[in-house]
Amino acid sequence: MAETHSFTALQLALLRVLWTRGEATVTDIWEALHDERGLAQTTLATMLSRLERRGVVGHRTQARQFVYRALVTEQEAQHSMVSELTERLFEGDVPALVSHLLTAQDISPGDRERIRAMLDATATPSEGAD
Amino acid sequence: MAETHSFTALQLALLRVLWTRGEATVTDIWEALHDERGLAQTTLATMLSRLERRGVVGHRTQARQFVYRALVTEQEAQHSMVSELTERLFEGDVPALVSHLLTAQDISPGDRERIRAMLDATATPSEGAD
DNA sequence: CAGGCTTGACTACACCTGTAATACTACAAG
DNA sequence: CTTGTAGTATTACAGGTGTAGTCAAGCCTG
Repeated sequence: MAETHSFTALQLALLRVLWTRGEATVTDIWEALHDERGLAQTTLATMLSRLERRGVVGHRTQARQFVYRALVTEQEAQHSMVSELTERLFEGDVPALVSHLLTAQDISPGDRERIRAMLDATATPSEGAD
Repeated sequence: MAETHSFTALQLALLRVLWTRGEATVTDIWEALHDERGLAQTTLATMLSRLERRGVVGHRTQARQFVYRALVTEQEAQHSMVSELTERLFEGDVPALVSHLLTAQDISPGDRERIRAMLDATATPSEGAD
């Protein structure tokens, strides 16, 4: 499996379209992204080809048009990228990352509560969480 | 300042040495990294120069030798990189990232408890946390 | 004083990304 | 059969990264 699938912002933008739609043509992706990034369709086609060469996306041909789909799931991408970040920036210390998130400005009290709720929800069953 | 300080693995490795030691020469860094990466000193020197050009590190000259130091703190780097990841991969949804971390395989029950403890520690005072 | 050692500077190169123009190909229509 | 059109493939280029060899300059030692 995926020895570190790391993607850039643009790549993730393309992938997100694929993850959302399941499949998409270059034109579909272009339409989905052109107001926020204003790229030429050829640019996206190039990106897609390169992503395909890397095994990240695949395509089938439908009426002479390429219909792309992602070959890595969003979860896989998230997992490997988050792991990589944790490894690189926090030396694998997940709680340190969480700590960072908790003390950062960009988290609201509501978020904090949501996190607490999740913690309860995902508590280890063997713990016999109260 | 710092419109997204994003660093690669190697760059972070160098920075970590600087963060840890405060200051370091090329040789210091090379010694710190050569068993895990086995790079030539010139490679590190090049990296350092480029990082300096980007304003990420600075140096003073001591006995004809460059003594580098980081100009961005580890917290700054963590903050911008984590923010970027959150933005790109989770569309800014911090709890989603935490959720991901909690459901990932690479977190131990102990980590989960540490996170809970932190949550309590950073809880809003008005909450009257126990 | 001269040569060697130390150390940064410069140069090089392959590969990736972002960006896009242009070339090519194949079906559809006349 | 020819041509237009759509859509992919090819090519290009600048900038960054990883990697490192070589050059140059200054100090140390004989």
